[in-house]
Amino acid sequence: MYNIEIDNKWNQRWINDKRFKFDPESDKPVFVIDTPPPFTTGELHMGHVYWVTYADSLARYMRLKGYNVLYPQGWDAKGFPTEIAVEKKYGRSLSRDEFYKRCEEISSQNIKLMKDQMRQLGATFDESYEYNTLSKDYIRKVQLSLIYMFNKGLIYKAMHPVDWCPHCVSSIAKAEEEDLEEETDLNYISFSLEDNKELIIATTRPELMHACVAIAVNPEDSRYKDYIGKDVIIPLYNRKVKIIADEIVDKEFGTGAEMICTYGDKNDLIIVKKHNLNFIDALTEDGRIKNSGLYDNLTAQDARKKIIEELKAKGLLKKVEKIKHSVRIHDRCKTKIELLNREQMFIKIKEFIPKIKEVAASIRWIPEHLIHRLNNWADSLEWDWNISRNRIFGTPLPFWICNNCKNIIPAAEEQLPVNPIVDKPPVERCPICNSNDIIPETSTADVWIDSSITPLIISGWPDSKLFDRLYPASIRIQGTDIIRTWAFYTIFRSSFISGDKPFESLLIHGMILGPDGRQMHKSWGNGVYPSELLQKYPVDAIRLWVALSGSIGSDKIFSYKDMEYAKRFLNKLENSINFISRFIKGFDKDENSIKDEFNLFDIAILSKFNDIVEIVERAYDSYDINTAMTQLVNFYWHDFCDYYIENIKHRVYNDSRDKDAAVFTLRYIANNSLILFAPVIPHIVEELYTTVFERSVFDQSLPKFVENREELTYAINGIVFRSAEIEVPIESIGDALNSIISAVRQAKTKNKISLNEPIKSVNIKANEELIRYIELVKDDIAKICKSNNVNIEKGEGLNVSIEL
RNA sequence: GGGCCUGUAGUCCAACGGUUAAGACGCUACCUUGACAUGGUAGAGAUCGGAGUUCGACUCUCCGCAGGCCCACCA
Repeated sequence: MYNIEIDNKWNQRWINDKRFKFDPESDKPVFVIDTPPPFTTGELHMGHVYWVTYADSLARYMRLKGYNVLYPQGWDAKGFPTEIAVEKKYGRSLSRDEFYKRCEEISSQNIKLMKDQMRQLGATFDESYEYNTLSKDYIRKVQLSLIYMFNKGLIYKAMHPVDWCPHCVSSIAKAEEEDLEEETDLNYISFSLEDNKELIIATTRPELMHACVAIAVNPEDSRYKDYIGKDVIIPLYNRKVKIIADEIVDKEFGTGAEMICTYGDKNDLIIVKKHNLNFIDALTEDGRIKNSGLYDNLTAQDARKKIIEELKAKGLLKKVEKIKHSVRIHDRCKTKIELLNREQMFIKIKEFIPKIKEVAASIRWIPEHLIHRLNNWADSLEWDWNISRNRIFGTPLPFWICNNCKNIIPAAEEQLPVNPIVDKPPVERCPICNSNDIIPETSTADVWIDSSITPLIISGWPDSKLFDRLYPASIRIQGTDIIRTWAFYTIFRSSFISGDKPFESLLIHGMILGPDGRQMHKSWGNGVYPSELLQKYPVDAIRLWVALSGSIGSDKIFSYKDMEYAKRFLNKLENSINFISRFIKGFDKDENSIKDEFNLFDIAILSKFNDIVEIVERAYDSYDINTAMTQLVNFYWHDFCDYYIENIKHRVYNDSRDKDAAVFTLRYIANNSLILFAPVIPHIVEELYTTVFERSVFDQSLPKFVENREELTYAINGIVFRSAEIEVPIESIGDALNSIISAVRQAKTKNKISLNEPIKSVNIKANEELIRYIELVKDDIAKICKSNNVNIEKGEGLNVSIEL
């Protein structure tokens, strides 16, 4: 009985099995798989299960097909999850070195946990090609890639408004943001005009009033037409600002007059730039008020409370309205994002958008339509890629800055990996201005800088001789959620550096949703975890569930019902193979010696199987394990088990004249079905295969199908079985035979008797075309239906009745 | 507001423009037949609506309706 020991047994053996390793010496065609390096959180989630199943199944299939498969696995050990874990455990007061060490510790522990879970899923990645974004070698390559881009003029440092996370005290990229709907107060505040009139302004951010540099109204707004160009006085601060006109202002919102601060939001930014207004730095890096003179050092939250109290006391708060709006939050720590004007490192990406789209178009997207998401995202970018992060546990940007002329000085290649904070610059004086005031660039790189070169890394860039053979990767597998990040940045960086697309195909899977149809979320309690599933289900049930979970690219609601179905199929497979093995043990006749014994039942099922082999292999070849498994499972369960096996039982139990042909057919279909099942459900298949055939299924080659259907023939491994008497397609004969048997079963069911119950007679009326074939298997029909009396006569179409 | 995707039985999920629209879960009835009751047999049950292209539309086009995702906006 298939159980967890069997899973473990094979998983153990496979870890060191040479067959599953990439062979750099081999001249077989190569197949390279670029899988996501997961953040080292320590636990797999369902998304990992999804792509691990795809990656491993395709790796196993391509090996069976004769490819030399490179299936590495990487780990994104850096990045926020690790830092947050360390912060949680040790607080925020560790020294830089200490902090880095703790991060390393946690991530390496977590890698082990995750790797074990992946191995439990049967993943046959090759550990000698493992990579880790934390390793010296990886950092060296990332830094090399940055220096390459710098030398090509893509990297610059500039003062620029950047999205900023006050919790992480770091700038972040637009791609790291999420929306959050929240309720907030819209405060109506009285500003005074020169002639003692008042102007009411609605704002959700009163704490930024000190950074107010103008009041904007819509030029079409009749209420304020006369005010444009006039001064208005900011309450509490008693500072004058101008009223300006801009069509970006929505007349309907609040009072139609908008306070322009530097920078409360992007509208402010646009207006400030357009109208060339002053800049007032309103917030510190950790989100506290600065330059206000009244509320400095308070958090924005506290300052807001105080300022509202103050305004209320002075009677300047006219109204408070609850509104719902959405704010941008940092996807990792969920902190609200501020817009700050800071000096940051950037990579030029805007000007490469057309090129990125061109490279993307040269890649085969599966499913195709998801390329729109990338294009859509690319078109929406407003700024270059801000790559600096003020974090510790990241790849150091390999640059120094001349404090005199602001020239960027890259590290020398020999000194990589480098940390400018502790290492010396490659030159003592600035090559431009000759100053010796050279300071390190202290920020680290955005994590997507690390992971956007994985296709280069796995193919051995820049040192390996194999690079040209291994790059581009054959396939990249990833989820829809990281199209705008991983896919986008990889296409940009890897193609810029290599001059070629990073991968031939890009396979994108959807998200696995909770049983309630919503995204799985810890706080919603609708999460399903692989560790739980692995206790309840055989690994292969989980893998088969993934394969049967609909076409790639669309989201899938997790369902225990579907999981149960997958599990039951494994049971069916095991039982049927056990049954078959009773007859094929020791059976060694080849197709030649029995070719005249095949009857219509055999030829019909072999013909159908030929179709299935073709469908399944074509599906696998286009990386569609969903179609492959859907077709194969249905064929195996219903056509093969429910009909064929039942139909030939009488032949194999009794030593009939044509028993050998039936046994041969059982063996042929069982053997080749197992081979086709092996990539997706390897554990149970290998267990059954080694038991029955006494060799590994992974040493077999794929079954071949007959492509030429012009003649009415059936062929097995090149030997043609020709039945001169068959003049209509064998499929329609097979269907007719099954209809007869189905009709008899139906009649027995209606009469509430067992299918095993003998009956007096079966009466078949069939048209001329069919009747001669039915005659050929009259004895079979009699035995299958348990009747000594099968009467066949001419009639219209096909009509079956029985007598009890 | 822009873009993309999806609408098939109570539910999930298939179907090169061409038989009687496949399979699963659930439901009903029957069958403890010498692989399997985690099984078998049978039954009821579906193409979102409207136009159009076509000899023929689940499939292609347009419109509408309903969901989902991405993006923009949100003072």
